[in-house]
Amino acid sequence: MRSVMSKAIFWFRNDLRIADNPGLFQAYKQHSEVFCVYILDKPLANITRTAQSWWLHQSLTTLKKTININMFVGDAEEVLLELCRKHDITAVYWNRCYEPLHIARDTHIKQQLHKINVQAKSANGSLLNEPWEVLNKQGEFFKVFTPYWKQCLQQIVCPAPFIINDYSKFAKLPSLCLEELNLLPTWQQQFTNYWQPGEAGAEQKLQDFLAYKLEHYKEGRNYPASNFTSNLSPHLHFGELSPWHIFRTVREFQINYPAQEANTMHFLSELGWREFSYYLLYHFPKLTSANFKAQFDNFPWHDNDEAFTRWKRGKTGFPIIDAGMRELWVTGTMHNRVRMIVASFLVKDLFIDWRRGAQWFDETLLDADMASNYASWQWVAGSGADAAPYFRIFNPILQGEKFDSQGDYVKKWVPEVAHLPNKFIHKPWEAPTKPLNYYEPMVNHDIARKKALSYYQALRMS
DNA sequence: TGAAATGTTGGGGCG
DNA sequence: ACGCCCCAACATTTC
Repeated sequence: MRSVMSKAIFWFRNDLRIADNPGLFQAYKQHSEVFCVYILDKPLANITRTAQSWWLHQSLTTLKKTININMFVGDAEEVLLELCRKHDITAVYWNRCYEPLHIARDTHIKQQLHKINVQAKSANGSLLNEPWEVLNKQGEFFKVFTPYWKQCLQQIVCPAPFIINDYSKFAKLPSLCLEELNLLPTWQQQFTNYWQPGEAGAEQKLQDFLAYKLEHYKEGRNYPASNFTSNLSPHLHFGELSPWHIFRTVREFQINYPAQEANTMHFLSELGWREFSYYLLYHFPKLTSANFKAQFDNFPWHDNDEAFTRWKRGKTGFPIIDAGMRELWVTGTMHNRVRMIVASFLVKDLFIDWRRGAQWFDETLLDADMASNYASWQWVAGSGADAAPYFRIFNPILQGEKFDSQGDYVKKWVPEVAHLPNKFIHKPWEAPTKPLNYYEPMVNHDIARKKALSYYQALRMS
């Protein structure tokens, strides 16, 4: 099928980059003409009306400036089959997705393409290790992170970067313009103040991280008012840079600065948690709906819409919680430490089902990633693989005092408490004069904690 | 990647 | 000088 004059399709999905893109590179190497397509796949298009639809629009806009991308809306299978028939395509290339519905769709499309004598070639463009290639000595999948990641580090084979420097093969087709995908931002226009979607923005973030942040990473990453996290996650989600590129770059940094080993290894292990999440989703496809630990099936979740709304809107009366939820709404992200605190609060102070929290994050996070999001919620809830034990309950006041001792983070997002002395900034209800325009704490944390522990005790008995 | 409850130790005030 | 108490500081256990 390697004819000199053959035409191929490269199907862009969550790999919106040119550099180090194995599927795109193979199509480019083996064919004389390549049609890049992006399909807003109607049966799976759960991205519209979320924060990510804004990012997708921006990212595609940027990518289109470099190479021709042909836009389509519809059923991916129908779109691809029709294009193949119309334009005498010999092969379709893509990089693999790992969400259960995507796997099913792609497998099916592969079969349909074969039926009309079109090759379908998938590559790994998103993960350092394929989920099915990392198994323990019993031949089962790992359920604990540390041995999993140790094994990964041993078996990672880092390919040389795939480089394309001639874009003339990427041809145009009759197709929609980007605006016709209707990827309109649904609420905030402020994302643009915080983010630069696209490959260049991603590379910039990576370089900034190496230059200014990595040397403080292990400790600094815990403090939401400081700026020592990479903020690469939305770029990674959309595949604007490859995990190998990060891996190679960070490894090289480590060779140049051996004293930075603790920081570099810690950062790489965060990449490892991303891998582990995909891995868990692959081996436990019900991750988004079912407790990994089945005993949580009997947890008496509270179906409290009013409490849920207060949490979503940042009106709980706990400054660190409200700061996080407001940061999320405005910027499309939330500092990782604060994500753990707000998630713990939803599950263990309000007793609201972790699935509802995860769904809200799906809608509002620019980096929302089915695997990482749901694996992390189950981790916090205690129902997940290698999860935090349920009795590890975050105290929102103490966490605030520990990790935002000067209240800098809280003041930025909760101006109602900004005038209070530090002593009261994480518990304004104890201040001699309470702020007038702020909320009463919606629960008593000490009581909620005891209740959580009793629920948990009951689970263990049942 | 927790925090409360409980246990232990040792210095200092004081009769 | 001694025993007693208090309690801060740290360690361990428990959820």
